Amino acid sequence: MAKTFLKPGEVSSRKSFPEPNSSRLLGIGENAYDYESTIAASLLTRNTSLPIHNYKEALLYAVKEYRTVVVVGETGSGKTTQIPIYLLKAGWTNGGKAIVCTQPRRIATTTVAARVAEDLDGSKGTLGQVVGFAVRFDNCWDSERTKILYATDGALLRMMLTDPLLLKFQVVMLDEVHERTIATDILCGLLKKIQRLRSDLRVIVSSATVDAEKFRDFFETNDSEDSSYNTAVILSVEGRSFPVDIYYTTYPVQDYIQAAYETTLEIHKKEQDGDILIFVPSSEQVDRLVERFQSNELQICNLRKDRKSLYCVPLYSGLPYKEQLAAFQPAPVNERKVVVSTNIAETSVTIQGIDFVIDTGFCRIRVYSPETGMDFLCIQSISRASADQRAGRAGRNRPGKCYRLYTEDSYWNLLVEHSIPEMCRTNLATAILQLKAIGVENVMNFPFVDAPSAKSVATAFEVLYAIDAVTEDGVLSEFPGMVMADLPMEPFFARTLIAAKDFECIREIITIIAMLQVEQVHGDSVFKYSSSREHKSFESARKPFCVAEGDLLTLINIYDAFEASGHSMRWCGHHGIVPNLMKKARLLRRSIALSLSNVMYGLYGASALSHADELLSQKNPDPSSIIKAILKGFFMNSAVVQPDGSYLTLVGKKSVTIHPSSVLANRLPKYIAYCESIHLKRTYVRNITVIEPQWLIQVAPHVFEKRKSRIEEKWKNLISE
DNA sequence: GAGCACTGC
Repeated sequence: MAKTFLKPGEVSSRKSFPEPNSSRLLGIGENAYDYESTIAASLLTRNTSLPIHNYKEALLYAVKEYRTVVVVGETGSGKTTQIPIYLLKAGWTNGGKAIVCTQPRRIATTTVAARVAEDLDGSKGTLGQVVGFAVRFDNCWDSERTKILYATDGALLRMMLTDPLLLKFQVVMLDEVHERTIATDILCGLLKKIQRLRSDLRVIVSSATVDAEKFRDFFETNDSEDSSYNTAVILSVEGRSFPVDIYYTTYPVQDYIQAAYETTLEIHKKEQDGDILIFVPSSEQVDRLVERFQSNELQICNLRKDRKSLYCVPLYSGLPYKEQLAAFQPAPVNERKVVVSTNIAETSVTIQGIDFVIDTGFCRIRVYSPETGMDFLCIQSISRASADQRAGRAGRNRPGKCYRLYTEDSYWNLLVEHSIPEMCRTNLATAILQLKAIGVENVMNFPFVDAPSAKSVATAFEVLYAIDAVTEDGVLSEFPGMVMADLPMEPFFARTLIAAKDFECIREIITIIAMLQVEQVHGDSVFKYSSSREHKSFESARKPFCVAEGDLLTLINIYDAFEASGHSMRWCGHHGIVPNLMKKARLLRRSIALSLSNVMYGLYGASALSHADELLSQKNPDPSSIIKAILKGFFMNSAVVQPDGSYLTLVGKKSVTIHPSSVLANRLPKYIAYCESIHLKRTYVRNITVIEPQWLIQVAPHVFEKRKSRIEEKWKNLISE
């Protein structure tokens, strides 16, 4: 197959394509801005200025003639909003079918849907009718009326549990495929399989230029030499970003924090107006650099004759929401804003007004080790694709500059072309459970875009077997396996939730899952104090709720106290608790209860609602019942204390340490179980509960009974040491 | 006394 690189507007076609218009017009960015609405221009102006308009005929032709169309182009082309509209107007939804367009993130899914609804009907009020969205626990669409559905990739995957051939849809568009999220990757494989059975289905994948051919070849089914039988084609659309000048260092830098600081001062001294965005790998380094700027503010404004000042704001996901907002506020007149950010600003959010990017060339990523079953967080060099994405952040409004704190030689020879896809660096238990539930019998034969290692697939099966999701032969069990796949949460929590029925503590387990979801972001808790930066305030705010059993029951206490206060804002304020997060937990509890009513009790509509309320009514179970239900999902994460205050996991014999934010950090109970572990300098465990060793044998005899005597012997030795 | 990148169901 020819591997020529196409210019914008070119299609590798068997027939001639309509010529695109040559004009290149400018307008508002395509990516929905997350923190406030920035729809400024009139819709008419915006739409006619989108580059994608020049390719409308070419696109419709390609979709008609080919089963798969790979649309390549930078952000800002308008493809996300316009392609579904073109297809709708061209009649692709006739016959009661719809178009679905996936996004990797919830916020983009809902905001894009709102914009397209407004585009079509002139009013956002129609969202949920012709145009709708589907994200977990929030469905805003109508299976009869909705013609364009925006969904998160994970939500579409979940729909395949009930509609494995996606018969509702005539066209499936996977957007941002180059991000290689695990859900998008799995959808690619599943769609390739569906295409064998449904010749009418059209697939559009939208990707960054660099890997378009990979996806075209992945979907191409023509084995013959005759390209007129090709089933997949690339359509290339230009973006609307501005040129960005790239600068490299002459020599490798020793200290990139120092280099970033100095480069910022140079820019401030010599360059015209425009804000600066600095990418560093970790939140810790963000804080360090911000502090450095803040303590030198006076000297910095003396750098310029006009004494223009410079102020610096941090940005990372763990930062309290209100503090994040400062990064998005436009800079005051005669001040220059410097945003120091982690990877969050690379794709997840867009900051307007950035003209200069400083790229350290590093990021922190999570890597799963199937050998140890542990997650590692390590700092790595970014990929060239990432570096280009970061640079592009400077060219959204006008031409910009990007300063790379590494040499050009490093860029070409040290950085890899693409980052490792999520599929190949995460625990696959959830993904494989889903594939099994959708009906993929032989996971090793699945058409992966990039296949994960056999070892990580094997480990995932072991994990699924341990929590009863699959049999010894790797076959999905009707119960609890299928039920776990149906529940919209990680399989370990699903297992716990199912067990909660037998232990009569559904209400409590739902509360724990909801609270953990809200607390998921590190450093972020329901308390307004950061557990790391304001540790003292954090601890004293949490103290009234703490119990000796550990973090999980402490979370129940916090939630129950919030309920008892009548969801009072004043109560939250008095206890240093963020009301919005508690509100979120409250909504999540109801959503989880509703899912459980649907999935486990087969209830829908009004009866599901009243059943959900019933599940959430007070039962006051024994604390040990709650912990046993937790153990049913997390017994693999049990550990015994060591003389030095660390712990040894009972399965796998790994050394772990209680994370300083845990209520058990200084108490060192003999036996614990934890919900989460992460390896930094040491392996930290979080969300911990105290357990009795005999409970392990009770909840997981298949793992602990056989080894009971041996393990007990070992424990005796460990404790007597 | 030491600390988690970013998503999603």
